[in-house]
Amino acid sequence: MLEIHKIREDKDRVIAALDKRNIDATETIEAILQADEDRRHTQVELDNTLAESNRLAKEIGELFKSGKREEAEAAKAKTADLKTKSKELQEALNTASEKQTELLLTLPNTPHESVVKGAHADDNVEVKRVGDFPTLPADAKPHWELTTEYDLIDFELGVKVTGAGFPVYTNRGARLQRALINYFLDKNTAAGYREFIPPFFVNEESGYGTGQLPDKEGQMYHMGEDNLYAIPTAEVPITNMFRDQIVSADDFPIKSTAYTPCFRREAGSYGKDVRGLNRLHQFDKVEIVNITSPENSYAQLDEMVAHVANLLEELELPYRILRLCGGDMGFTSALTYDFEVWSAAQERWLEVSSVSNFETFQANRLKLRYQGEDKKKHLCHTLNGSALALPRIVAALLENHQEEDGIRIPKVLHTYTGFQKITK
RNA sequence: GGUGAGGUGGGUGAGUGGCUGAAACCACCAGUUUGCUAAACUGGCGUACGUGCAAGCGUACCGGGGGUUCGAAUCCCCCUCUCACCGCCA
Repeated sequence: MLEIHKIREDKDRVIAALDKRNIDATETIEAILQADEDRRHTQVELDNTLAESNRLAKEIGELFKSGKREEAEAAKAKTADLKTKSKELQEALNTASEKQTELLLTLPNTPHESVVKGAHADDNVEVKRVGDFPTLPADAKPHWELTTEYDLIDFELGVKVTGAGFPVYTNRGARLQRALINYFLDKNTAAGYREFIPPFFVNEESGYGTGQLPDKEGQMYHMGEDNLYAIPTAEVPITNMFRDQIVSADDFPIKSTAYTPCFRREAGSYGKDVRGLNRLHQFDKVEIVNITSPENSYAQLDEMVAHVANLLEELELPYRILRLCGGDMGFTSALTYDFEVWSAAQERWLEVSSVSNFETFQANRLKLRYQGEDKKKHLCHTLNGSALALPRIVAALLENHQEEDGIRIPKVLHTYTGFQKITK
């Protein structure tokens, strides 16, 4: 949620920033400012009325105590009006502030100045490309054939047990998952991230805290009986651990990492995009979350980007980094770098990580603050990224590293997998 | 699923209608004293919104919502969460 004072201070800047997302926010902003003015105006009136009531109540107490019953009774009569008035004003205040919040919730985050205006993925800016496209053997196959051929994943079995998009990893396929998870966690903790295993279901409040609600309501699995949501990413439980907290600036940057399965309904997806491991309802991901001060958040973002890049290089995968355009960025993000690995057999780029700075957008909802050197409370900046999401990494590993006699496992994984090559 | 107890400031915890935004202690911050450290002493120490150039002032908040009352942390109702015991169970 955007901070109201930023809109008050410079609405034109906000409107111009949101224009990068191809959103004309003029009307909404005006409505917000109107509600804000109503709210403040009403509060002044209400506060004055309540102050008067309080004064009278105190007076009546004194009068009773000193035995002046009649005067007390007379004063009592006066309070009736004030009471009705304050009740009305209270309602008006609630209406105005609810309206303001409701409108604020509809606005996405304002993009960072480096973000270009754009409508869709074509407008994203490629900022870096690393590694060469591999030359594959003549009979190279897409990963969904390799997984069957080498007995790594059984998609049909998953369909039987649950449904499409819920694969069963088998044998060395399962071992490879576990190897990647451990490798990622080890790298992240070595880089200073504290490891957590959070709950895989969250309550409604957490959904709002990180902005999945109300924006992505339909994309999460919801357990109506207990009103809990299956997490779409570890970002949700991890970031929400810090909800309603005033953290110490001395602890910055607060770096957390967690492996969790992620659950996404992916309503509306179809076709070749969802084939094999490209898009799943349940998948594994290791997430990194960073909480820091506004002054340092972009330096932290760069560090996170470098960290993720290093992982991909160690896995010997060609990748590129995109700075997302306004229209392709997530609702809550101010600046997002997407990492895509080249899937050689499919001959397409696959997104494997998304590293974002949310600035104060999440912290505002979360009420996540820190005490600055000025002794005042300020909203923190929150950032997160995948380090990394497994399925597409596996897809690219299998496809890019396929050789005549099997699939080569990158060296960094050998101690984790216990095998160096997946052969038939 | 059943029964019972309980949610007060960063922590412990007092507080059954006005003198309580809230005792006391701990923690924390500043200072005094002191070879250093420690101890002791003095003072400070919640959040949000509003208002003001500012000092400050006003209002709200004792799990959440509603009610009674001139006045509610305190009385009443509903909800919720936590804990304990029983049942069931990995």
